[in-house]
Amino acid sequence: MNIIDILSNEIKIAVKELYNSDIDKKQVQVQKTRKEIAGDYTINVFPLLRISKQKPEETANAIGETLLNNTEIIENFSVIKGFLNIELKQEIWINFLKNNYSLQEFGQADITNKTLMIEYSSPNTNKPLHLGHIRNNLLGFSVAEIYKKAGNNVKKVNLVNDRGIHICKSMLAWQKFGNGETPESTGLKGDKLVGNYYVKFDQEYKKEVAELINNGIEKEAAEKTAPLLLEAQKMLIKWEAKDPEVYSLWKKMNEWVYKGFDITYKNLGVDFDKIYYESETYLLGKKIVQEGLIKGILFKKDDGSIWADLTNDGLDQKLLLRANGTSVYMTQDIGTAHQRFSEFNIDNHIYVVGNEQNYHFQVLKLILKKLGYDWADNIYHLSYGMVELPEGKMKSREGTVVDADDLIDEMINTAREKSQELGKLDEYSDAEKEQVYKTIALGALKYFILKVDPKKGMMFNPKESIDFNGNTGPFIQYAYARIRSILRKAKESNIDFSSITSTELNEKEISLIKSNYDFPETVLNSASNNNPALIANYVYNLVKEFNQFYHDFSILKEENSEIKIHRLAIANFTGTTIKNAMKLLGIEVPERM
RNA sequence: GGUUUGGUAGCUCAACUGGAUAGAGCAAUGCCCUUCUAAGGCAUAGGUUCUGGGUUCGAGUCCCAGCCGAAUCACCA
Repeated sequence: MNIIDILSNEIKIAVKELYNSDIDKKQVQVQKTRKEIAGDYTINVFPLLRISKQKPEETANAIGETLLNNTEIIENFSVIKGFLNIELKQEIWINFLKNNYSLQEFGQADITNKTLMIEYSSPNTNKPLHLGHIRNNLLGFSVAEIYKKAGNNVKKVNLVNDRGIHICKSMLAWQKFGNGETPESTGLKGDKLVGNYYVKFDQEYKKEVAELINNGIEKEAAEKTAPLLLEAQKMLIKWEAKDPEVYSLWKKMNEWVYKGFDITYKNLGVDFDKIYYESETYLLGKKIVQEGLIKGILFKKDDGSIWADLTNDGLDQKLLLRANGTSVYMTQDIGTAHQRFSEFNIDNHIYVVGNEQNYHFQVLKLILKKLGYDWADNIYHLSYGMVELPEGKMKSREGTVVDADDLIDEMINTAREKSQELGKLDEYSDAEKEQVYKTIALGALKYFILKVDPKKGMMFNPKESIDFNGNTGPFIQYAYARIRSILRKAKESNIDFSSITSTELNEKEISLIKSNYDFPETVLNSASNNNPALIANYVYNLVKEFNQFYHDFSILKEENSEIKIHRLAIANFTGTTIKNAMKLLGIEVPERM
């Protein structure tokens, strides 16, 4: 039981004792005391005034006195307006330090026996990954880590969009203009090569359209009848019929893309337990739709197409099967959701998908519910805001897309330059140095993305490179490296801090211990809010706290060995917490930097 | 036009889900390396939380109206 729970209980008892009234949890507001004010926890007594029928100050004082008499953990209290500030006995914090400072897994919650599936990434095979995908991947991976830390069993899945007209476009362009180019022959990453042909298609297609318009054809008609487009559509039909030639080309080009993606995924440090391909799932869901029709939940239009009527729920009608019997995106999602819930016995399913698809997921949930699936309530759309550039949205056609690989390379270059300038890694081999540069570069990038509340849109300015100072990944990594340096030196001088006694701690030491204490709760909070930014903010505050402590007090040069040992324990504890918190963001921490 | 969503310092973001004097970083101006790593610390300056109403002990947070931006409303995925 944590301290807030203990205090809440004690307050309930005190109120019962004082005013002979039972109160529920909502009326007990225990929060951490603001920094400028003395105390550890603050009780807001305003909600209790109706019961006490006294002034705020009187109520607060009465409760304070009662708590002080009833419990062993409180040292003192003070009252400011309607706020009762409670100061705990120091031994509470020292005991907490003793019991936890050498725990490697600090922050790990008890096992919940819940399994949840997280779908993220979900790329198209016709375009290389860009900054928007980076946000998706980092969020998905981080949320998965956070849920694990919160005690859940987590399955990470990726649904690759590997079929459709857009894929045929790149295939066709490669066939026509590619001259047999391969990733090997060009030295290009496979996803880049294929992406180039997708762009090539668009260029050639536009030329054709322009020519048709020149020849006096209406714009709309020209766009629909350009030979390249017709050819691509033919190709899709051939693909669906598993035409050997088209199919093997499709396989070959997809392989190139996957090899390219794998490199990017590896650099980003994300992975999956299972990868689904739309080419294998796009027919799912048809049966369910047919059943829904029979049950009268769905309806058929005159042309034979099948629809869900959601107008009573304030939404539109939604097509689920075309007149020719082929399925749409929604059909597939109904099918895959059903497949996953029955196949894996999962309790919850999180979809990490951009907020442009809010409507889609709203409809999906509603249709599943109408079809009678109870688990529809356990679907959660983790909707995140778009990454915008100063000029607005990224547009591939205008060449404003920030490529994932390029961005990572750039970050590594910056980290290398900066690091070489500082020259603190001289003891390392070149390979070790490169490893540190990469750790720092990705730390900066990941932290930059994850510190922002997922549901909000965010701004990225490519002209101003991502910072390495201030509220950044490297700032936190740096604090960790300093802690490691101290601990190495302590080891060299054979200072043993494996057992600590009790001693008087100063304010900064206490407040550092308190900051560490908040970590497990932050993990749970972050999980229930699906928000890695809470972890990022937490670890930033922890590090700021530590840096002040580091600046104000010497650890190894402290003469009183009792105090020195405590400070080492606190440093060790803080280092572990930093490491564990950063791991939840998918960020590594270096021994030196 | 309907729906959803956002608007906080010059810029990028916080604010423990309705609590005390709205906080950080960047940028600006100073100060601190013979002291455990200066990718650090300290200080100054920067605000009518888009506007106007309302709800209550108390509103950046909830409700209503308006202004501005974004997304979406496809037999695309």
